[in-house]
Amino acid sequence: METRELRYFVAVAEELHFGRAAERLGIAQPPLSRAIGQLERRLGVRLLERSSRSVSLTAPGQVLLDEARTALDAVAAAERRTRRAAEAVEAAPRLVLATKAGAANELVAKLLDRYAAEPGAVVVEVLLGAPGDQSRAVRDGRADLAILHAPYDDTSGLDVEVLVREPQVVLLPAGHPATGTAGLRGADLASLEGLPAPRWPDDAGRYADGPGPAVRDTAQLLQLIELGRTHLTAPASAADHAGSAVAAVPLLDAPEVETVLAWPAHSRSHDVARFVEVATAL
Amino acid sequence: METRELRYFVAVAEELHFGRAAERLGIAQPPLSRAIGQLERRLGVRLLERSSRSVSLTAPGQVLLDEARTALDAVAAAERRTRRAAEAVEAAPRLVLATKAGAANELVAKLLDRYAAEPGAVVVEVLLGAPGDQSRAVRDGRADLAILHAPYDDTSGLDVEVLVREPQVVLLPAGHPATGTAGLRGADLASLEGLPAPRWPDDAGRYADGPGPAVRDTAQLLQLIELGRTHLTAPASAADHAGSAVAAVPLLDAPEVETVLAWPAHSRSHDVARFVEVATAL
DNA sequence: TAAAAATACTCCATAGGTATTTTAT
DNA sequence: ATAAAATACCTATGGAGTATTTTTA
Repeated sequence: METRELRYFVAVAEELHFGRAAERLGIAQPPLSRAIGQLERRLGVRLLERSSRSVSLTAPGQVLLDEARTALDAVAAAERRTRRAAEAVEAAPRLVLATKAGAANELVAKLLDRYAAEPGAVVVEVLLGAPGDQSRAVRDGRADLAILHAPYDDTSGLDVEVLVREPQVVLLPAGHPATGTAGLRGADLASLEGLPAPRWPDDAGRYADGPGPAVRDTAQLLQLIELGRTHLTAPASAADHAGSAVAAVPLLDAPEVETVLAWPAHSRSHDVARFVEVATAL
Repeated sequence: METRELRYFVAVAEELHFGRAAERLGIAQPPLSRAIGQLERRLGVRLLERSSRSVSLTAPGQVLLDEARTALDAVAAAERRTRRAAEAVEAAPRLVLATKAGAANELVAKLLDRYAAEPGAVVVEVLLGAPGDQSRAVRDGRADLAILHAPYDDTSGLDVEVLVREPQVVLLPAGHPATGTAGLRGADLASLEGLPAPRWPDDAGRYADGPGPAVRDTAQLLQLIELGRTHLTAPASAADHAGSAVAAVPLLDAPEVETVLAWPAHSRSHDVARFVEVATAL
């Protein structure tokens, strides 16, 4: 299988529409239909069930969608890391750390400071991405390291080092009735009066339908909490950055959140190893 | 980058010779030269240093070799797992467990028995491969699970469950002078009189030069030990299967060997999960 | 009947082959 | 002097485009 075929298949499997997928790929619809048909014929497997009104994935198609995404990430990583290695020959080598705004800020700042103080430390570039994109960034080679939060982010296939473990709290507008209680349970969240959960964009930047407000970053979200429009489940330390208009209530039955440093499993970079070493000593 | 380009590059990087690489790929030399040149031009990176007498990898070329191998494994896995998923729709689903002959035999036998006794257990096919190939088999989709030995096998990027942990011993012909000692150290091994370490084949099935005997499997190796031709470092339990003509001496400064069950990090297979569950309960 | 996938056909980009030249040891 | 990679040139496979037909909700 060629990566072109995988890219085409992923586009169709995600759009579930040959026309839209072709547009996204920048080609016409007929060659896309042919390419998918050819892929199915060569594999000897029906990947998509199509009628003139709808396209849907078969079970093997779902498997290929998962596998193709990781394979394409691996190919993208190969290309990026090769380019980076070439730059490193001329320019000074550097590290890219993927994290999200507002997450474990002090911790990351301290980590960067400590690392910078090490002899032989290289420049660390911070890649601020949308929540959930950090894991992907490490997998497809955009970043060398990432700050992730288990169990929310997918750490499978990556090497990780746990930095901190903390209980979760629910952030609510100060004065909300639930503020008085000793703690909430997961089941209570759906019924918080007038505070539907926020909606985050998916990979394509689109929002699913629902009652909660659409948010794009943490600052926006905190403001919406202050305004009494939504609530947020977050690590306890997140409450430190919120103003006095936001109250934190312990979430009793939620697992603890682990803030972890993650990097590609097969990394042979000395700079990554040094950075992890510093993080471990924190 | 297309997988064809990656396959071509890996062939040249491994052979370090355009002619031989082309032969291995089943194409002529000139198109291969052009393909690599084109890849270098598109990446804007010099991957190989060539003269008319030798070809060698640049630093970025070494990076791409590593990355391309994992990417190609991921693509191969995508293809195999899709085909398997299609078969599973018609035929009964099955699991493939990769292990090596003679390694943790009783343990694996017990595990297979216990699993088979579970309600809903599927057929488990055992894939016996050359030592070191088990890890690869899980990565490229030939196997769903593998029995690996840390720190010898590469478990990075896989999910693992430790089955047993045991100290290492050195297997020697009974009656060898070192048999009398309380234990050996790693440094002693090189100087075991008349017992050079065995040589295993590499990925391509070729043997490196050296004094020790060339071996292909464990049975062969045990016989060579009995004959007083070589020695072997192995987990303590390996001594159980050797005859009385083989003696075991503790290896004092070696780390313990972990026999682990490994599977692809992102596995969503219910059957794999069930098998791991049984293994955990052992 | 209408939206969408499949087919028919045409074209051209490029992978691959053979013959030859260049290069470095 | 020679082994080996690069270049020149040719062929043909197959990927992509436009126009059209088929399908089914």
